[in-house]
Amino acid sequence: MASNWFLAKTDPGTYSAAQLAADKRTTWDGVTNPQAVSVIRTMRAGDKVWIYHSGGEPAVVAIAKVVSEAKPDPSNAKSAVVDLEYLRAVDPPVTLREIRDSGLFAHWALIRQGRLSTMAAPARFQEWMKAQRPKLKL
DNA sequence: GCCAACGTTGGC
DNA sequence: GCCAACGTTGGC
Repeated sequence: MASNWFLAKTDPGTYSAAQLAADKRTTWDGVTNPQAVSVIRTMRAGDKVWIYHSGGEPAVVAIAKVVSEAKPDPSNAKSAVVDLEYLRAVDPPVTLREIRDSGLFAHWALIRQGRLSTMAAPARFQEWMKAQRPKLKL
C-alpha cells in the first residue's frame, strides 16, 4: 500500500526544520491534544510528513519520513510519538496564505481548525504541492 | 502584542 | 456531569 501523508506543525523557536535537518532523525514528541495524538497513532513506518512552521511566517518548510511505528510516549501516558527522519526542504516554503488562497483546501483541518497540530494530508494536497514546486521530490 | 478559538481544570 | 475560569496555540 502506498505511504500516507500527514502534516505536523512545529514552532521553529522550539524545534525547527533546520534542527531536524541537523539531527537527521528525531522522536516527534510533545503532542498532547487528544485528536492530534490519535493521528500520531495512525502513522506507520514509510509514511511521509509535511513539516510546517507555525509562528513567524506560517508555511510548509520540509518533508520528513516516518521511520518507526507509533509508540507510547514514555514521559506521558496520554501521548504518543513516532520517529521522523528528515528528507528534504520545501524551498522556498509554501505559505499558509498560498494554501488558503488556492481555494482548494477550505475543508482541511489546516485551514478550518487552526490549533490542531497534527493531521492527515489530503491526496489533493500532495498533487497541488507538486504543481507548486515541480522540482520537489515527494 | 493582541485576540479568537478551543482545550483543560476544578468547584460545585 | 456541568460550566466558568483559565491557559495555550497560532494567525495576524
